[in-house]
Amino acid sequence: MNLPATAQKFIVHWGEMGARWGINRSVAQIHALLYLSPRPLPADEIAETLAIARSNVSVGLKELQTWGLVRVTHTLGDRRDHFDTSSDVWELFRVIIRERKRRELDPTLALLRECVSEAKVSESKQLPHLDERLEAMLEFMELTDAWGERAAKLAPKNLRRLAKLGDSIFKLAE
Amino acid sequence: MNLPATAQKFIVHWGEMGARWGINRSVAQIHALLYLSPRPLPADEIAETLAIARSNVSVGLKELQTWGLVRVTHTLGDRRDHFDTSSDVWELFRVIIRERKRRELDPTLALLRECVSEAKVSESKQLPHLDERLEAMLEFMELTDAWGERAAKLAPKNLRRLAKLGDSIFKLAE
DNA sequence: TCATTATTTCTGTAATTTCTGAAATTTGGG
DNA sequence: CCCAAATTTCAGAAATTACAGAAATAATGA
Repeated sequence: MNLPATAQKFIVHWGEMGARWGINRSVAQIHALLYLSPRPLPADEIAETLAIARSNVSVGLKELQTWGLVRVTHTLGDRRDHFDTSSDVWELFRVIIRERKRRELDPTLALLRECVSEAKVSESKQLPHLDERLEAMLEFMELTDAWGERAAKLAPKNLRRLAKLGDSIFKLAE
Repeated sequence: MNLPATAQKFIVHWGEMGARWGINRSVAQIHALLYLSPRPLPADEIAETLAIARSNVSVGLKELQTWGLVRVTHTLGDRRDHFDTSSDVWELFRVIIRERKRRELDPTLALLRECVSEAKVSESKQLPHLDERLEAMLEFMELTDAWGERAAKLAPKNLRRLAKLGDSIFKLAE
């Protein structure tokens, strides 16, 4: 595909942002392209459009599928797999939250719970407040986890509605 | 310093998590150590405790200072710089939000605004919905930005209170 | 079944990032 | 102002990650 300059700019930036958040640049670019595309794209078209090796696209698409961000579709008269992603940013947000929670937050919670129970019994001279600090961190992660859980359950439309309530929500805290 | 096993576990995990979020492993470990420490630590003690080169600690601490996460302090009779970080997780959260907003969200918003105004005028045959998609993304980022802004302004105590309101807030959206 | 096309896996290379130890610079006390 | 301690800078080594192209595998339909 021949990309308009605007789309190129967006895709390149998306790749850079992905890299800053621990997502491989090409993977982020593939996702950005699919997000802009009005139709599912076959892997070779992605490779050609982004000027990366076909094999890389294959790996990137697998990765995006493990995140639940990309689906395979087929069309009559074409043997090739076609790939697409949701065009709803709130849905994408939901999926990413769910997955990062599963991959990172849950293991961190498990570890923190272990650490907290260990720290309670064994006092350390070097780190006298170890248990307090770990407990504070655990509380933070548990609250984050609960928010993630709830956000992941909400329908995209409601998530958007909630986001728009911003001001009134923050007033609750003052 | 001689680290208790529990503290080691936490620091190692923190390093791995940092790496997944685009933070250098040693940098994240330094921060984790300072978080657990009851007192500011001099750089050489950090290097020794984490078994990394002194020069590396220097660079890592500089990086943490640019994030606003670490301060330098001094004590009488010791020429060395001592470093510490907030022991309040909500304060840390606030600082990180503020900084990621500044570094990543703000530039992304600027770019998206550019893209949206370009896309409005120049129609693309390949990507007929380009403008819609970019506008949806812009709206998402603007809302995220507004939440970040508000969260960064809130006092740590209020941030915690708000986090604990979780359930009742999400009910608003249904 | 066979030929063709599509996809994935694998291997080596390139690029990037991280890290160390030495050298240079800065700081503060005497 | 000089010395010693502390810190930073820097260049290269080590490790990791990303990537391309070839080879292998799988799928399709004639």
